Amino acid sequence: MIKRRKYLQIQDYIKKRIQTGKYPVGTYLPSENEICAQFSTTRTTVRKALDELLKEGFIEKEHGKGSRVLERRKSLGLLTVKGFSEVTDYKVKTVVLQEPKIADWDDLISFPLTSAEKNAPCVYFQRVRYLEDRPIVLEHNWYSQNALEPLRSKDFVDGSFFKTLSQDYLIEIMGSEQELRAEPANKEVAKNLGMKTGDPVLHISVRFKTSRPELNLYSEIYCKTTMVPVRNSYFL
Amino acid sequence: MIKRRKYLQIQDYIKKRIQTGKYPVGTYLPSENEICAQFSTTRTTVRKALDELLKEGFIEKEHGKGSRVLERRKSLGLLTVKGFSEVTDYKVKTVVLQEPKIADWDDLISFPLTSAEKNAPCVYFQRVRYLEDRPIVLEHNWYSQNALEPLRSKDFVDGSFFKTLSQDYLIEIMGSEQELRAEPANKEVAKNLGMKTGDPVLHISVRFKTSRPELNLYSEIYCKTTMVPVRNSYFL
DNA sequence: AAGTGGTCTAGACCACGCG
DNA sequence: GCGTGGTCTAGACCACTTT
Repeated sequence: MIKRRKYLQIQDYIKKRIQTGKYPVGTYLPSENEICAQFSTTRTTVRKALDELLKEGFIEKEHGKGSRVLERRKSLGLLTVKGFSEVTDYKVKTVVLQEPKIADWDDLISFPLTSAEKNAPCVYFQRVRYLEDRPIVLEHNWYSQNALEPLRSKDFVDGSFFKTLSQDYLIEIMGSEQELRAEPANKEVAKNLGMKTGDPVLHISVRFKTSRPELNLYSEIYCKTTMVPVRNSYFL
Repeated sequence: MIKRRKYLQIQDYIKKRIQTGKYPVGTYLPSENEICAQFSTTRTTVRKALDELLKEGFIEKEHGKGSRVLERRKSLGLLTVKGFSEVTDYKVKTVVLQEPKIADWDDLISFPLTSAEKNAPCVYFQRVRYLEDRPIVLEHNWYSQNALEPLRSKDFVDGSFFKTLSQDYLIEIMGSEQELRAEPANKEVAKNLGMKTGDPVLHISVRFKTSRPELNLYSEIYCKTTMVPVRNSYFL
């Protein structure tokens, strides 16, 4: 049996207060000694809790002044792999232009396919994602039909393909390779994203590897970055 | 004046022994109590040193067993331009347009600065990187002069700023946040990269966090992606 | 049982920021 | 001068792994 660690109690308590605005952004937390008194503990334990919050990006520490609550990052989370938790206040909508259906592999895919993939039909679907009712992202997605049946988009858990894989099929995203380009928008992209042909668009090619070796997901993504940038973070 | 912190001495000592193979990969470090004895200190201090090495990916800890030296540092998923980081025959060249010098913080930087950074002067340097004698990348780089002296670019290990930090200063990159945009090239970018004004260019804003909490590196990078894409991979 | 790392106590002194 | 966070000491007990 693992006894509840005191530093985790403190850490969770403070995190909750930050998330609910009881410690507002930009203000200072109570001093370490005050927290010690509140939880009847010593500074070692309090500092352990604060160090974790520091690592997680909730606070910054200022020597001689205190621990200040930081603003949480908003994110599109496009380039992120499992493990990244995005915090966004934006209104998001997804429109499926093409339901998952069996199709041929497309030359549009930037990554070389394995021989097993080439010799099997693929499942293709296409979506446009909106932020505040404006189209931002056009996605083309492919995966090998050998590895997974065509899913129906209305069965997507929370509208997310990855969540569906994880919860309904126990398949996890294990990693990704990406290629990024700034390109002039072609006619199709411009139409779907409400841009002019030739406007700069961010083109992201991705191969996602999953916990099933035979299942890769290929995406060709076009992103309008004039309103919001695409964000991406990695931390040890 | 800052006295040399004992946990940093221990941390650097062990890191050097790992880097030089004196603590071989896969073996266990001396136990915490042994290190305590060796440095005449207490476990709190030793554990602080080991926790840093853990965060930096040099070791893993196994409860009840010991601290084991890891094979290689975990992947960071940093964005790299195809060709610059690969072992290929591409001819790479870096031209320093502006040697590291003390300057003011620039509004160009996309990320909010910490209060400590705002109140200190910064070091700025600018480079253009070439592939096969064609300019591909224009880089603006900043870091707080409080955290690190201005380095001379001719002292860079293999022409790499990060390698220099690791080998000469034992500072490791701990993570990054990035913002990506496809933009029309402005006059300055177009001139430096041999493009036309208005051509799409990939604009990458990065904040690198290092193992020294007071040292962040800020880069604003403009990348011509018509010849080669920018690549990025991440694996668990 | 012995050794390891994980958590915690109860102090101490130092460096920094501010009035 | 005082309160803040940063470092450090000298212990203690616990949970986990191995012998």
